[in-house]
Amino acid sequence: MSITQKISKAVSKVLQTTYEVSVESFEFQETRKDFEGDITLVVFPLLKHIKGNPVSIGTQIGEYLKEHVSEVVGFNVIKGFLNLVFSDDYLLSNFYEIRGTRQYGFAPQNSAEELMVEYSSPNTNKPLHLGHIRNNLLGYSVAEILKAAGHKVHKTQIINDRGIHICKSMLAYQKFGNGETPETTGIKGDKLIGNYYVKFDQMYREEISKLVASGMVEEEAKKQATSILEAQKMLKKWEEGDQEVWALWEQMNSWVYEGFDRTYHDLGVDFDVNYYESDTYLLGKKIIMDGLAKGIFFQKEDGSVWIDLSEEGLDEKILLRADGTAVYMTQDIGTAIQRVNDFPNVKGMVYTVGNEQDYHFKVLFLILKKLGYDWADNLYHLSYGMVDLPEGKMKSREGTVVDADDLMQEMTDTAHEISKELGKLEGYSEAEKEDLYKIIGLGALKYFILKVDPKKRILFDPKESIDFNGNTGPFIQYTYARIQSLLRKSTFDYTQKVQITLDKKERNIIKNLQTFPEVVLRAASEHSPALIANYTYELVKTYNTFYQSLPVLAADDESVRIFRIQLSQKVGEVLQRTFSLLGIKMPERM
RNA sequence: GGUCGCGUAGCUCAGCUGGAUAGAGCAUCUGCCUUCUAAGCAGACGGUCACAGGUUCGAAUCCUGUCGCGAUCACCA
Repeated sequence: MSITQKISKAVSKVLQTTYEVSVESFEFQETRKDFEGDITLVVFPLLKHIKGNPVSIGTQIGEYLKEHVSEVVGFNVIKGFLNLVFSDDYLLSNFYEIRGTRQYGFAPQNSAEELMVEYSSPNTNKPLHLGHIRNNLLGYSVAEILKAAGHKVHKTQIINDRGIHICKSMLAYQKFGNGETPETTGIKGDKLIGNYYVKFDQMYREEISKLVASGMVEEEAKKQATSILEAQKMLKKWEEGDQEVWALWEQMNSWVYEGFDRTYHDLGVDFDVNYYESDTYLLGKKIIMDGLAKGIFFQKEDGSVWIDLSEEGLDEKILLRADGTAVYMTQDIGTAIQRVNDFPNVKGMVYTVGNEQDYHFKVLFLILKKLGYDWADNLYHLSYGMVDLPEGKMKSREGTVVDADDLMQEMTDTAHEISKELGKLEGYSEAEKEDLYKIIGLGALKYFILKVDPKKRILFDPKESIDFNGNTGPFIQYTYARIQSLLRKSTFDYTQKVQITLDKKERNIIKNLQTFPEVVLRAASEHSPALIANYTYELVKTYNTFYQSLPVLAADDESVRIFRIQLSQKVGEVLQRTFSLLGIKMPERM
C-alpha cells in the first residue's frame, strides 16, 4: 500500500468518526519548498462534504494522522493546506528500496503493448538538415521512453525514394556527373546527390528565364522547360521499370543511404526496420481499390477516387488520381498496412512529423479507422513545431538551411574551444578529448532541442544556443562527471545501510528520486521528452544545492559519509538513465 | 474566410488531471575557489500570465469571444 493510500484510509476514518461523512478520495500534492512538510493534503475539496473552517478541520486530521500513522511525525496547517512531515525512518527505508531496485524507473519490458515509432522520413535527394535533427531526436527519444515504460517498440522510417524530385537529381547527374562518385570526389553521398539537385534547379530556372525573355508567360515556361519535361519522362520510365533508369536510381540511392547512415550514426539514432515508398505505394493503391469496392470510397466521373469526410467535419479528400497514380495519402495508407502485415502484434504507431501535416494525419487516421483496422484507434501523430533561424524560415533554395552534419561539427568545435579555455583536460589523450567534445557538443544540441515542448516552435540561433550554464545538457553532464569523481575517490565500502538523521536537502533529493518512475510513465503517455528533460534539471538543481553546502567525503560522521555517497551514486544513476532516454551520453570526467 | 496550434520576466523556457506569495536559466548587480571538479553555489533586480467576460471556495491552467503570430485548407510530398 502506498503512503497516500494509507493516509487516505486514516483520513476517511477520522472524518467518519468525527463528522459522520464518508469520503474516499483526497487530493494530495507535493509540499511547496518554502513550507515545512513532505506531502500536502488539500482540505478545500472536503468542504463540499463538511461545513466548517478548513484550518480546524485540517488540524483535526493532522493530529489524528500524527498519532495513528507511524510515517507521519509532524504537521502544520496553512489556510486550507495540511502539510505532513514524514519520519526519517520512512524516507530512509524508501531510499533503500529505490537504491536496491535494478533498472529503477524502468518498467519490465514484456507486459505492455507492441508499438511502432516512425521518425526521420528523409527524401533521398537532399542531405538531412536542422529540421530532421529535431525530428530524429524527438522520435528516437519517444521510442526510448516508451520502451522504458514497458512497451515493445520497433523504430522505423519511411524513405521517400520515389517521385519527380528524385528524378531531378538523377537527370542533373546524367548531364553533368561525368561518372563522379563519393569515392572519386571525397564528398559524402547524400551531399553529392544534393549538389545535383541544386544543379537541376539552376538549370531549370535558367531555362525558364530564357523562355520568359523570348516572350512566354512564366506559368507556361515552368511547364515547357526542357529539363522538367525530361524529368517527367524519366519518372515515367522509372515507373515502367526501365533498366537503365533503375540502375542509376539504385546506384544513387546507395550513395545517399551511406551518407544518411553516417549522419544517423553521428547523431546517435538508429532504426530497427526501414520502409521505402517505392515498396509500399502499390499496396496503397490496392487498398484504395478494395475500399472502393466496399463502398467506403467513391469515384468521380473522371475516374479519381475520393473519400467523403464531411460527416466528421472535414471535407472530401482525393486518394487516387484520375490516371490511377498514387498521391501522398495513398502510399501512407499502404505503408501503415504493410507494417501491421509485417508485425502482426503491433497495436499502435507513433508518427513523428512536423505540425504542417496535422491535417494530413487527422485524415489518414480517420481513413484507416473507416477501413476497419482495430489498431487505427491507437495512432498518434507526434507533431512538432518548426525550427526557425533568427533570419527567418529555412529555405533550401536560399541556402539558409542548416546542414545536420555541419551543425553537429560546429557544436563539437564549440565544446572544444570552451574546454580548451577552461583547461580542464590535462592528461587526456587526443582521442579521449575528441570523444568528450562530441559528447558535450551533441549533449548541448540534443538537450536544447528536447527540453522544449514538442508542439512549440523553436528559435534556433546556432551561435547563442550553445550555453554551458543553466538548464543545458553540459550542465547536467558536468554534475554527473562530478559524481563519478566522488565515487572514484570514495575508496571505502559504502554498500551497507545506515541510520541517520536526514538533512532537509537530503530529504528533498529522496523525494525527487521517488517521482522518477511516475515521470517516465507520464512522459510515455504524453510522448514528451521535455518532461524527462525538465525532471532531470530539477533533480540536478536539488542535488547541487546539497552538494555545494554539505560535505560528502569530508562528512564528520561515517554513517553520514556513507549515506551521502549512496545518495550521490543513485542520483548519478538516475541522471544516466534520464539522459539515455534522451539519447545523450554521459562523460565519466569533464 | 474555415480549421488547428501558440501567446507567461528584456531574452530562452517550466508550470502535471484548477490550489498556497507565479518558477528556472541567460542578461544586469552583490558575495563565495585553503572542502570532494567555480562548466559551480548563495543573494538582489525583474510579471496586468496577450485582452475581455464566464464557470467556483479558488483560474496562467477549464469555457466563450477579441487581438497578435504561425501552420493548413493542392490530382505536391
